[in-house]
Amino acid sequence: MVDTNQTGPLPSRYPIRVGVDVAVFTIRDSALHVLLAPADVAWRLPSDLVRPDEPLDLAARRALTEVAGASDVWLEQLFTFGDVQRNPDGRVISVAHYALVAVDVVRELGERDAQWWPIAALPQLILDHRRIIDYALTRLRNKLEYTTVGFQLLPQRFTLSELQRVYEVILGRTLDKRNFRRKVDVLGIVKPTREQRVSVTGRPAQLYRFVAAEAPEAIGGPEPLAAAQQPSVQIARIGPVLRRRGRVISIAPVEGGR
Amino acid sequence: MVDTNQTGPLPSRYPIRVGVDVAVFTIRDSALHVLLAPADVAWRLPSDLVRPDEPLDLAARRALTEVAGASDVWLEQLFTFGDVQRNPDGRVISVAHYALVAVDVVRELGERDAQWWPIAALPQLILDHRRIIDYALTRLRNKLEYTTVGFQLLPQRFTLSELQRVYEVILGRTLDKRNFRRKVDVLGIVKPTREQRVSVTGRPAQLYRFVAAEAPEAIGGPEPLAAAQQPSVQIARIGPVLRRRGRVISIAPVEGGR
DNA sequence: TGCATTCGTGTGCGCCAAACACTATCCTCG
DNA sequence: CGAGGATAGTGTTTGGCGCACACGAATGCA
Repeated sequence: MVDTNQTGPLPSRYPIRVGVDVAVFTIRDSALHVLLAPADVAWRLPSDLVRPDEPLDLAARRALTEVAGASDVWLEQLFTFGDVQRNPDGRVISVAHYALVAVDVVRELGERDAQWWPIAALPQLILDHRRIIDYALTRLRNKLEYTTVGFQLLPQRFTLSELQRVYEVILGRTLDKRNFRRKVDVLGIVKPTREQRVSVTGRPAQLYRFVAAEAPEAIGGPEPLAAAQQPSVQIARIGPVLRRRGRVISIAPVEGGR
Repeated sequence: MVDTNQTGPLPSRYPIRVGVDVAVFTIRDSALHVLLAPADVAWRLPSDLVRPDEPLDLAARRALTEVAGASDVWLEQLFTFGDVQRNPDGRVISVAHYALVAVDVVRELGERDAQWWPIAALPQLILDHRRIIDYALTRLRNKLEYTTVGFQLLPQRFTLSELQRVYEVILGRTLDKRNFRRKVDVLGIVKPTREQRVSVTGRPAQLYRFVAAEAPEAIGGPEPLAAAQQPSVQIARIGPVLRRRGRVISIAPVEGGR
């Protein structure tokens, strides 16, 4: 066995390169969008090679920043794609990430011709980038149900209707307003501010801000490692109830009893 | 931006190496165990460098096979650890995997001195291997609740009590026998065989075999990509109910209505 | 001042998860 | 061969929670 951890001198040419791809999501006009850059005839995700002295997540942030100036971006590792043939130009494994940004955080699209594309109508993408987006989406949908990532898509101050729309857009279905508000209330994850949003039309809405509910407490969420690299916001749990269509039952009973 | 996907000729020396580490779990004596190999004063996970023409999951399987002969191993990518300093011997990123094997599938421990260690009492481990195991554990616990991975830890034929013990051992708490059996029954994921297990003591138990319940149907589980690389068994969903201690509520309502 | 638009609020019902205890079957040993 | 030990197998009740559902309030504008 070649011991990964105790290797001697570097092989003179180790022919596997390591890259990062980042699927950056935001919500514009009540629709989920991904950030893409042009690549010849098709489009591609922001990407880059990992530098020798650079952690993976920083490489991902760098790739993102090169395409769109943004700060305070929530970002998480997704999956590492390592098919031998995924890149016809040699062996490049890709540590894929996905990121969530509030529209108001994105300052500008740096690289010319970079664009937001609605996920409902994506253009042709190079390599396996479509697959990366698809996977990021299912991950995002799942994560939405047991964490508070959703808030990453909103500005600091937001209305409950805006929050609800985030959930509706990502989950792809409408939610009941009263049930939604009751849950948010019970969870205690938002606090009203003194401000109101004066909308163009209709009654003004109360503005809220996000407030972490539980202490991190090392429950060991699905991504404890990634979490350690993230802003603390991510840690608070909205609470997991994952069910699918039809009867779905877990073998394991719910903890905590009645 | 350096375009990962359209790079020119190889850099003559690209100094990042890519390895795999594998946390292999099994259940022995009603306790969860991990397979470890000796490494100087400490212990380590089965690991290896990824070969230039080798997919990541195959590298992981190879690392596993070198330590313990086994076939039909369920294996999934876990996370890619890329801290710059994680390996004092140079930049090696590790695509960590975890695997589940039934004890009867492990033929033998190939490398001398490789051993099963109970997760309750692990020895000193090198590098970040302890962290990998911890993360694999939380992933396993979560996955247990919305997939049928648990069956990977059992032989082809098993009793319901054995199945229940798998869940109890991994979740670290006891389950109610009747509730457990009712759920398994409702899910329709096991079928009784004509055989019984003659135990040393007590009433003989009916033997069952695992049966995928739902068609794959591309619901988009948490790991659709990994799933595509897996035996079909993994796909059937036991059904997700993730709850934690205390009141936990999801913002998103349950689909399918009442 | 009326009309359009968005905000904000409570109840009732049905389902599902959890709690809970006893009989059946086999083996062993005296 | 009978008693005891061990494990297998089996239903009912109850309470909490998720879902469905409709209308008055506040504002801007014509």
